Amino acid sequence: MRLLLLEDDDLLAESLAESLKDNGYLVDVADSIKAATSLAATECYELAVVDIGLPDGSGLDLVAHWRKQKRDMPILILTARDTWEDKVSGLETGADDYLTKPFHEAELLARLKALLRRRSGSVSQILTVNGVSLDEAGQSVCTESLPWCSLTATEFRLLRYLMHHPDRVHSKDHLLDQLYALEQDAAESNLVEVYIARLRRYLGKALIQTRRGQGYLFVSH
Amino acid sequence: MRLLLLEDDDLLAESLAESLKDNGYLVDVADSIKAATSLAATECYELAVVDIGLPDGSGLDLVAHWRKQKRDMPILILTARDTWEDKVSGLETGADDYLTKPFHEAELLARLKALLRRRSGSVSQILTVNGVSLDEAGQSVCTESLPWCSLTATEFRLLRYLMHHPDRVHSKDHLLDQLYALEQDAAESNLVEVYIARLRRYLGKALIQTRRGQGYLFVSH
DNA sequence: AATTCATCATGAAAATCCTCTTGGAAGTGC
DNA sequence: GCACTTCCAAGAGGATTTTCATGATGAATT
Repeated sequence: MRLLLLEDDDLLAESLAESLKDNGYLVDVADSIKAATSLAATECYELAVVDIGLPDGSGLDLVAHWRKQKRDMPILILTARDTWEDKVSGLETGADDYLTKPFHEAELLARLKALLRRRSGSVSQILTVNGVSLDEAGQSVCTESLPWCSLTATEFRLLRYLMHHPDRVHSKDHLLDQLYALEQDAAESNLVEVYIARLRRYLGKALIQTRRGQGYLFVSH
Repeated sequence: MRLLLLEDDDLLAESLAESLKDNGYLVDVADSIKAATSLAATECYELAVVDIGLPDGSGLDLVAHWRKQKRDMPILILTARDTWEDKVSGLETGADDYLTKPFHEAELLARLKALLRRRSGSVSQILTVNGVSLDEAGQSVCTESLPWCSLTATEFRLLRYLMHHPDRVHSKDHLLDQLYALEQDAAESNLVEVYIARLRRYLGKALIQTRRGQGYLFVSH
């Protein structure tokens, strides 16, 4: 689960990032609006935690900006100010939740979890690429030849990542990182090969190509 | 059926919450706009009862705010003021119904029921999915092989939620949230497993699938 | 073209972890 | 107090994940 943390207080950022990682998130930290914008331009985050008071502007502006761009990931705002007006303006800008400093990490974690949960309650999203339809809510796939097939958790994570980033070669290391956010080594393992093989068993061999020495890619046409 | 009650008069809140719970609602109580905002940010309510006069603002602002966020649960407004202007402004803000204090609990209950019925669009109180019919009024189910079977309250809540959101994987955490109001923290418990097992005993094993590590889903076909 | 070597594919066994089941304790309402 | 519901805990069972061994494939070099 990719998460963008925008927080300019180094100490706080460090500590938060640490505990978020411990809880299975893949965390990228930005310390300015500029940095956050540039990160968000290239990566696709499923969740954002944004501090309001930043050196180069207000986090609220960034939120508004993202929403204008139709980025719809859940956003949680952090702020020292605890006034009702701030809350309203934060939520009206498009943030989904609000937490005032100081707070307990446990509460942040609980709220992030809740946000993701709520998200999953919305209209079921079905991603279709090259004849393969991935049902996020039902954790299943179907193709023309395969009317319905449920996947295990790991199979689903891998396929989901590949289909969200089609036509790009992903190295085995990179895919391992996607599958196991918090684990460390995992270098000497052929897990990616094993799971690619399983996916191909469901989907056929054409959709996921091997680039020898480079990695794998999901072809979109 | 999750319901958020926003009422700052402790006594009234207590008593209302009690009778709402007796009528099958899962009630969370908030005593300020701030508290309500914070609850609503993390939980998904299917119904809200909002008092207008609150310590930190008007309930109407909160209603307007929710509607701006595209939250579409039915909202019933409570108020001591019985002027025509208030009614108009309440309904225009996005509330669905209006009740002036003092009122009889029975009337509140009746109006809530009406709101839910209107929402669901269906006059019938029987939900049928994949051969299973759930009788909301009688708290019972029937299938082809099982002409009639009454469920306990918890069994019913769980099955109702699953049948209202079929073909989606619901994590155990999420289901626990649906079964119990916020106060208790039954995180480490196997209650969901236990109740799923009971439902399967009634309905057979095919209807409720397990996604190991992910959750459960009710299949609609 | 043949050889070599690194990389990849695959089936099956092993290990791990989640889920199911069960019986009884604790709580509730009549 | 009795019947019923809800909750809890522990062991059995089973699905998923991981590892391992072996064979296949492809690129590079001779």
